[in-house]
Amino acid sequence: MLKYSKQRESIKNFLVTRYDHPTAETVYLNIRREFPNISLGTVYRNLNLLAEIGEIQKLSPGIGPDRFDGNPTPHYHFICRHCGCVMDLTVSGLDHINILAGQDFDGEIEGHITYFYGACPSCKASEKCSS
Amino acid sequence: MLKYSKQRESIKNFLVTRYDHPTAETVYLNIRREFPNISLGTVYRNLNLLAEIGEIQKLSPGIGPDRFDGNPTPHYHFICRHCGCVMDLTVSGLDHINILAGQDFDGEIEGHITYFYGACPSCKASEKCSS
DNA sequence: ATACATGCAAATTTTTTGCAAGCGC
DNA sequence: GCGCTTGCAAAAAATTTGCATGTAT
Repeated sequence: MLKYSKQRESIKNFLVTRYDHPTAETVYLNIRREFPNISLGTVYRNLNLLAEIGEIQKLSPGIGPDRFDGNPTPHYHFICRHCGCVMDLTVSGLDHINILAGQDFDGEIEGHITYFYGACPSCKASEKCSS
Repeated sequence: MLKYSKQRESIKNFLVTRYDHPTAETVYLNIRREFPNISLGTVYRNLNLLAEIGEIQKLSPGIGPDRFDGNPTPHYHFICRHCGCVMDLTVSGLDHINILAGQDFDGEIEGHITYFYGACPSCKASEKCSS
């Protein structure tokens, strides 16, 4: 059975306050302010555990390390190929994506993660300046 | 400028014959049959290069290492949470996904990768047996 | 001849794990 | 007290990089 841990609670609480999808390292650095002795291993263990029980989302954007999202609700993400930032993306009209996918698939689809790639607003802007 | 290399050609050719989205390690092991002295570093360099120029796709399913897809055409993937296998998934009606995403986003969307997660047919079958 | 590509090995980066001690229930 | 959790350190896994040499153009 799952037992309460203040470290895990703190990690969860930290994540829901952040909208930039921090890496495990960033979580570690921040939680350390409250728990100076917490270890990176514990952070990883709890992040993976929270993702498994569905309280957070683990993102693997392919650029840099994995990231974690305190919002477990299905939604979309944008990954900037230039600076590697990860942002939420509101895409209307895609809620039917699961239903569509299940139609001709013999397995069992539990969920999906969509990453959009490109240049984020600020990288797009600085490109213009340099050209 | 890009120069021809028989190693790179072989890697590309190998990838287009495989539909299981092999890892860099698997590519390495197979290319070694033709080029016994090829190094894993060269395989990684060429896989990344081919992905950058758009001849292949790099996939980061979040379970296990990155995988590579010899088919650069946009399409969907299914990742089995049980065995980690990666399969192509035909989902009709999702071609409008880029247009939708671009509508309220100030950056520049170049493409997207969607991963569906769940139990693959064979893992789904063996679950039934053990219960 | 020049510049890109390779092989090799070492280094980095990212993540996981073993274990003794601590803590929630 | 039992069993999950932690901190610490070491290890493992995955990927990148430096450099001398090789090769395409």
